[in-house]
This record gives sequence, C-alpha cells and structure tokens, in this order.
Amino acid sequence: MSHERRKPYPFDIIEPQWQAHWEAQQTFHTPNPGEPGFDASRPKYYVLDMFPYPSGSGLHVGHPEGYTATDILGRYKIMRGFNVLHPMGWDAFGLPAEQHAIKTGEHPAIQTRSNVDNFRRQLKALGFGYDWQREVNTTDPGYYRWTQWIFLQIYHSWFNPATQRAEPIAETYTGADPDSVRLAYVSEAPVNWCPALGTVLANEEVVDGKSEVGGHPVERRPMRQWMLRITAYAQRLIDELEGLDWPTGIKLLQSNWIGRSEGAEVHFTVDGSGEKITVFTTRPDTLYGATYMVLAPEHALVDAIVTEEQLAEVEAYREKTARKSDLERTELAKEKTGVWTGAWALNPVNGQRLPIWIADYVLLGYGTGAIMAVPAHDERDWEFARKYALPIRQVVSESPTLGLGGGSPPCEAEPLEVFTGEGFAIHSGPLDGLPTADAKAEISRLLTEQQLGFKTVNYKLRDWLFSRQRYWGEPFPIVWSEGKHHALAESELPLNPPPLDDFKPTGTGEPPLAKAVDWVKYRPIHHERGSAGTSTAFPLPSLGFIEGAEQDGPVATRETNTMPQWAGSCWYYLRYCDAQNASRFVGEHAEKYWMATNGKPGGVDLYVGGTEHAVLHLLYARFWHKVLFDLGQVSTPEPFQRLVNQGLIMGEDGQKMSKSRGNVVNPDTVIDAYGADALRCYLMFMGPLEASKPWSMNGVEGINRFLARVWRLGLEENQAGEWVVSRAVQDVAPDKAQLKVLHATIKKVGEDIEALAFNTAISQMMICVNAFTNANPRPLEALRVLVQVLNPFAPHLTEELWARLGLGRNGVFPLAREPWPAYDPALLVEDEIEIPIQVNGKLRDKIVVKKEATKEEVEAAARASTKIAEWTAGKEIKKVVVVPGKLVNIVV
RNA sequence: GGCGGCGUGGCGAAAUGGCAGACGCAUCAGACUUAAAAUCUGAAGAGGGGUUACCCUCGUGUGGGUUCGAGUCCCACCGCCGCUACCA
Repeated sequence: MSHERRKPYPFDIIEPQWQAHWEAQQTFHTPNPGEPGFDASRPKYYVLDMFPYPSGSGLHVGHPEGYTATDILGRYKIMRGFNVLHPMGWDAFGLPAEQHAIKTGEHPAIQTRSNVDNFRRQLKALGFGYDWQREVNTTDPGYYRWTQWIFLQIYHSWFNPATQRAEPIAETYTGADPDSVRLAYVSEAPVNWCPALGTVLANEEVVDGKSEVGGHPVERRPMRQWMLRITAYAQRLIDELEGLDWPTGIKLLQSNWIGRSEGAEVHFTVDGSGEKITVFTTRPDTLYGATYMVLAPEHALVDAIVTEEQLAEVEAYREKTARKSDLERTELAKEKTGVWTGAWALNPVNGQRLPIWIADYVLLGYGTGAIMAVPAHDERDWEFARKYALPIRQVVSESPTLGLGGGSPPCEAEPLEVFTGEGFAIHSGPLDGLPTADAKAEISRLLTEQQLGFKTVNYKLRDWLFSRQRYWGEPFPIVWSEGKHHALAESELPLNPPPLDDFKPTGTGEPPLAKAVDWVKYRPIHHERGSAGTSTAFPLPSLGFIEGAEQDGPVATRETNTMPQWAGSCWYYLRYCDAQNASRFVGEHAEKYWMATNGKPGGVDLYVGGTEHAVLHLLYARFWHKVLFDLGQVSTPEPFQRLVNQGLIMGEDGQKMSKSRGNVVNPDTVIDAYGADALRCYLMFMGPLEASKPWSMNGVEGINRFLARVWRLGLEENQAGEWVVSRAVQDVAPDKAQLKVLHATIKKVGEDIEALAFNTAISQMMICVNAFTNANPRPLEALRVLVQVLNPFAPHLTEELWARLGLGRNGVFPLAREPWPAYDPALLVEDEIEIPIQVNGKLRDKIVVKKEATKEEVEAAARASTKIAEWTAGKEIKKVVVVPGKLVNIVV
C-alpha cells in the first residue's frame, strides 16, 4: 500500500479530540462518598478488569477484549444512573523487568515506568472511560507500603481452630510458641530451585518441571522460606465458592486445586523400634489388604529406620531422586522405582509384618508422605508390587456373595487384576461382608476406639511459598536477630528496596538484596516506649532498647527475600476504592461503599479476565481477603461476586497468537487503519465474550463500514469535502415502523449489554441502521436514539455526532453522561402476526392472524389453508397443537 | 488417565424445546462512474423440479432415545480445544 487509504469517516481526527476532552473534563472521574459531586442516591456498580503486567511489547488485542466489555458495561451503567467504579492499574513487579535490569544494569523501575506509560497511552487511545485518578501501580511505594502492611497483619495473626477464622495472636493466642501458628511463617521445606533464574519458584510457577517463565529446569532443594498458611482456609475457600456467580468450570477448577478428600489416618509402628508411621488413605476399608508400606524418599523417618545392609542402596536412591527434576519424575512416571529400607512395619489391625520401601511415586507433600500399599485395589501399588514381586492380597470383592454366609473363602490366591472400585469387604476380619462405604465407617470407628487412627480430611492444597530471591519485588518488613524474625513497626513502612549497581542473582540462592550490605544492617529507627498495647506499634520489642545501638553497630539484619508478584494483585481491587489514601490501605467509608453488601453478597460486581488466573490469582486474592475480613478490615467475606472469563483471541490463522508464529495483532496498527471505535466494536462483534475466536482484519473493515454508515446517517460531504449535517436529517416524527425498530433496538441493546451479549447487541444496531439508511426525511429523533445506544460501544463517533447534530438537550454534558433512553413496550407489539403451520412437525404454510386471536380461531385459520388441506388430504387429523402466538402443528 | 468446554453455510456467528442460518465477512449480479474505488440495491445452505411468482427433498459431528415438535433435553460414540496429572 503505497498511498494512504481514504478514511470513510474522520476517526483519526475526532478520536484524539474526544479523548482529550474526557481527560480535561474528568468525565469518568467517580467521586467517593464525602467528595464533592458524590450522589448518594445512586446505586453503585464496581466493574473490574484484571490489571495487566506492563510488558515491553505493549498491549495485545486480547487485553482490550475484556477491557472493552467492561467499558461498555461501565458506560451503560453510568447512563442507567449508577455510580460506577471502573479503574485501571499496573501489576508492575515482575521477572521480565528484573531480567532487563540484570542485562543492562539499569534499574527495573526505569523500564517499568516507560512500559507503563506506553500501556497507558494505548489504553487511552482506545477511549476507555477509566477513572485515572484511581490508577494504581504495585511498584509505587505508596502502594507496596500497604502490601507490606497487609503482610504484617497476616504475620501477626493465627488461624483459631475454635472459631475457624484469623485472629490477632496478641489477642487470642494463649500457647507458648506464636511462631508455630502464624499465618506467615518460616519453613525449611524443600523448594523448587531454578538455577538459571537463581531463584526458587512456587509450585504453580513450575510447569512440566520447568520454570513457567523462560522454561528453565527446576530442581528440589531445601531452603529457608516464608510461607503463608493458606491451608488453614482450605475448607472455607471451597465452601464459600458456592454463593459466587462464577462459571461452574472455574469453581470446579478451584475446588479441584484445593483437592479435598475424605479418608483416615492410620498409625503403623515400625517393628523393633518405637517409631510410628502415619499414613493417609481414602480407602481405610482396605487396611487388611496392605502388603507393604512406602515412604517418600525425602521422608524424615527414613534415616531412623533404614538398616545397615540397605543403607547404601537407600542413600543412592535418595540422591538420585533429589537430582531428578520434576520433569524427569514426570517423564519416568511410567516405570515405578523404589528401594526396600530393610525395615518392617506392623499392621495395627492384624499385626502382619509389612516391608517398608521408599519410592518416588509417593510424594512428601501430599498427605503424610507415607502410604500403606494395597496392590489389589490401587493401580500404582499394583504396578509396583508386580515389579518387585510383593504380595497382593484381595480384600474387596465385586459381588456380595463371596464374603457373606460362610465367611471368607479359605483360598487367598492372588487376584488376576487390580480392582479399584467399591464392593464388599472380604478377608478383612470384622469388616467381612460390609459394603465399602460401611466398611470405611466401621474401620474408622474401630481405629478411633483403639487409638490407632482416625477419620480425617486431606487437602491437596499446600501452604503458599511466599518468598522469592529477586530484587524487583516488595521487601519483607522483617528483620532477623539471633536466628529469630521480628516484624518492623508500621511506622517504618514503606520499606523500600535498596539501590543496587548490579541486579544479578548471587547464584547461591541468597537474594540480590543481600548485596546491599549497608541496607541489610538494621538499627531500630525509633522507639515508642510505653505504646506496647498493640501488636504492631511497638518496634522490635524483643530487641529491647539498646542504648547507643546506633553507635555500636547493627543489632539485626534485614530479611533479603522479596514477595512474589502475586502479592500486589491480591488486594489492588481494594486500593482502587480509595487509591490516594495515605493513612490506610483503603478508607473505611470507601471500602464499605464500593464493596458494600446492600443486602446482597457484595464485593466487586463484575470481574472480567482471562482463564489463566482461574486458580492462582483468584485463590490467593480470596485468601488475603478472607484474612482481612476475619480481622475486621473489610466488610465482605468474598472479593469478587461475579466473574466472567473472556475467551482467547486467536491469530488470523486460527492458531494461538504468539511472536514466534508472527500472527500477533497490535492494537495500535488497527487503530491507525480503522480507528478505536472500530476496534472496540469488532472485538465485541466477533462472537460471544467467553468464546475463543479467530481474528479477522476483514471483519474489522466490516465494522468500520458499519460505523461509517452511522456517520453518514447524520452527515454528508459537501462540495468542499467537508462533513455537514445531512439534508435528509429533519426534525420530523418517525413513522410507526421506524418507531418499532428504534424501540426494539433500545430494548435489545440494553438487555444484551446486561447479559454481556455484545455481539447480538451490535447486530441489532446494524438492523436499525439498515432500516434508516434510505429514509428521507430521516427523523432526528431516530439519530438521537441510535447514537445513544451505540455510545458505550463507539464512544468517539457518537459523541461527535451528538455534538454536531446538536442532540444534547442542554449542550453541556457529554453524551456519556446522558441517561439511557427508555423504550415503549406498546410500540413493539404487532397487530397481526405470522404463524407457521406444520404438518407432522414440518413447515407447510404460514398464516397471518390477529395478535389476540384465540386458539380456536388460529386452528380454524390453519385448517382453512389450501396447502394444509393438500397435505392432510385423505388422512385423519389425530391432533392439533396450537401454541398461541407461535405456531400450529397438525399431526396426521 | 481425570475434569471442563466445544462441534451449525466458504468464514465469524444467531436461534426462552416451536419458521435453522438473524447480523456480518467473503462471493456474485445490478445501479452510479469514461473506468475503478467508495457507496447504494439485490442474490445466495446443499441438491432437485418448474416459464415466472413457486414447489419438493435433504440439512446443526455420528448413532439411538424422549416429544405433537430437538441445533437445543437424555444415552452412547467420534473429533477438536483447554486445564490437570503417580493426590494414596
């Protein structure tokens, strides 16, 4: 394309003008309660986007898909008289900025700032009606100060099992060791260490044994880490999903991730030593079928029980497993391996001796890290037993006959295949004959009675590994002294990361912050003697008041880990409610208003984002929210009442968009060629919001054509090539047919926006435009209505038409602040309707009847049809179905 | 393997159990034009019959079922996509 394509309407001129206008007028600023301009009589609507990580490559068309949907809804709700909170911000801590810093030596804040500026520019070019006064940035000290503050709330709290909620340790914890119950605690657990990134990763950041970012190999390694006790909330995180208006798939995903399973813990003793092995099983009814035991290779008990003869082999196996990455473990999953420890355990119910093995198919992190193996009724145990020639003992029968009457059959031949289903207990002493469910209950009762075990619930969910060995994250407000951690006082927040010359990882697992030697040395900066009444106001009480500490050198060292990127996104929706508040993470009034319950469940009214955050972000944010709720800091138990996932936008080739495929669409180029309104409308017209769908440049052009038709409905080009009000536009009343299509459009567009069915809303507006394209005169009133309902979709075009056609009633407010038009249902009803007539369910004729025609009249009219007479000639009419206003079906 | 989602023209799609394919893209034809683009008008699921208006048959992945009536509900199967994966 050598020369510029002529623009069908001047979007390139009007779009920037309106964007500047909205900014100058602060059209989309939403005042908080108590601020000037706040109208308490209006209901509130909080519509939220998942805020982006401002990457160097800028917006991708997937971003504005969801953002346009929320923008349309937000603009619509404003027109419907709501106080609308629709904010935007930046999830700006993250690995790419840090890696750029490592490469260039430039502080990550610099690149982050320019990326944010670029994202903001792109979003503004799309005409989104955000309240930019509420913009947040997780890397801003005024923001992460409160991230650190929330961490301190978590740190100072425990989960009280009696009340099933978080409470301040200082207030209700009566035990001796608060560090053992904190919701934020330090653990020495094995972690996913990624040598290439020089950091540990959360389980969630490891995909197929490789780092999610960069795809580097990950290995297991024990390190001291901060953990958040999310497992305490496992049950509530499942239960409280129920009242949420979320897609069922996402709810399922979350609840599967938490992974509740009911079963029992059973205590085995090690033969010849006092050691106890506790296992978790969902099939305690198969206890009599246990023929060996397996410990995870990393299990602490292994050292204590391994025999001298087996020591070398066990050590070798453990070493091999430790070296294996998760990837290798997964790849080798087909072939099970293991080593006998030389030790034996005793089955608590029958005293049978069971060899104790170690094998990497048993995971330290699930259950108790130890299992009783019942090869006859578990596929993994079956496979393992076959490989190592361990005994297999059937204790569940598919049919009830075997176990009943004469007791267990004498023969205990090994079964030919594994049976994992439910059935009836056999060879199981007191359980014989019982169906599986009853056998489970009975064995649990017996175990409890004899203190050999108990019924319990196990969760797949693990505590959240919350520290990272990175520079570009929130530093922990924690110092260490004599091996103990202490919280900083709130007055010392924000704790800023130190300046560094070199952002490279140390490679030892020690975080980059450790390089800031002076920063790491901590001296108490102020003492508030006598204010020890609250848990946080008193800086480092255990360090005491060391006179002259400043002269005598550091009394403590700072924590050098930083928080993961998830931290900032756990509460940003709260900050939006009161983004400028310098004295609280969110003002109480603002929080109560925007997250208000109003008798309903409350929280964010609509949250739109991609499925990639279905589990982690949403789970973490719910967890933090619940802690804050328990502590009385927020007023709702759940943050996001309604959740919608927008679908993926594929490349024009139907493949997922990616740089390597070269099919990525940049919103900037689309805006240049067709304008922001066309991009917005196209994104909404492609298909249902939640479906994934392929991009089509032709489709954008079609939408652009539609918008140009709307433009020409009001304006025409004069001899001089200027756009002037069309001569066809006159202030005349629309005729009946025109009124009908207008009111049908008001109704359908409104209903479709509420249902997020934007594609069909646009179809209806196209129908409306088609109906007026050749109208002459063209009633001004028709344009008023059309421009109003189209405004949330194509705000620039419609504002311009509104102004040029002089449609505003007071000439002051932008269209965006005009009320949504009302429709008259009376105009939608037809006097006469066309009704299809079917014979045996097949369409044979159509008749026109009066709207209010009775069933009998309709049937008579149908029978009177000559075509129907032909179809029914010589046949007996068995039945006639008349659905008033719908159809007639004659059965012969 | 498990869980979830989806299969409708050449393409994106629409359809409270009630006229399948609205709306748009691409296509074709006509109008305007010296010509093209743009614009406007119209045609069009597939197959067949008729001189026109028109008529018939088939048709929503496949096979069954429920129903007066199924794209829609139920069962089984096939295919694609996403997530998850030794979870005891």
